[in-house]
Amino acid sequence: MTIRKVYDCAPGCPVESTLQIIAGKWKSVIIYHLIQDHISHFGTLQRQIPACSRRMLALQLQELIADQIIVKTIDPATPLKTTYQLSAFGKTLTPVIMAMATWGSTYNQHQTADDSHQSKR
Amino acid sequence: MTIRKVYDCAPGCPVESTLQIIAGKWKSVIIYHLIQDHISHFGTLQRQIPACSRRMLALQLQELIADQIIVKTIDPATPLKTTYQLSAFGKTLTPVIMAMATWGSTYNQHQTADDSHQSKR
DNA sequence: CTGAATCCCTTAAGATACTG
DNA sequence: CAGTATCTTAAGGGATTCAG
Repeated sequence: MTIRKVYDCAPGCPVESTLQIIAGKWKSVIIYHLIQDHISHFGTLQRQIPACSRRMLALQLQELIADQIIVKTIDPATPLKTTYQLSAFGKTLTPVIMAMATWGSTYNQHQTADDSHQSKR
Repeated sequence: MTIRKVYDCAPGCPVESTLQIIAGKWKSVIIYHLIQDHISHFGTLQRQIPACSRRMLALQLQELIADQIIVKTIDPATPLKTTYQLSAFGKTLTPVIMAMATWGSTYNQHQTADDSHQSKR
């Protein structure tokens, strides 16, 4: 278990504080899916975020759990089944993630609308 | 100039689209400061984000300019003076960044309030 | 199915030195 | 002041294998 690296930033900067929590490569995406599904499983998340490897998904979940954003419940049935859901604290991130989601979807429309001069990507 | 790496994600996910733009290690912080100051300079940003090296700052600015978020203006005086400001498109990110900022500041208060059981960090 | 551990290559990013 | 170039080290992250 590696010690968490830190944005050793200007002490007060609130944006950096938020980044501290959600800056992981897939964290905000994971949170986004948990906001929508309320409860989910490892395999479900993997299917929803195919570009994130199993290893990465596990690591990101670990950190989110350590930060109290996500709660993990183990159902020791066979085959093993676990559930993930946002904690009450994690749910306070909803406005942040949803702001990202709304911006992203209008951005997507904008991109497909006038990709005439947006050759890249 | 390296080609930009891409979140080759599920095609539609809006959060991943947003990350595509603001996921750089310091990008959202830079945008945040530009939202507040409206116009700024290289050295000013460096002083505001001391944990970000000069090289990193330059790289992040490059990408933000390439993504049309930021506009750079060069004033060829001596000594050289450049200005950075958000583009109209960049300003559309304001809700996202400000959501992060507000979450971060309440998080900061929460942290300092009950750091009794939050020994780490 | 849900992970943790190892191996190993790729990328990120600090330090330093140099240009306009 | 505002960057760029190079070099080196540390961290990120995929593939595979093992465990509960």
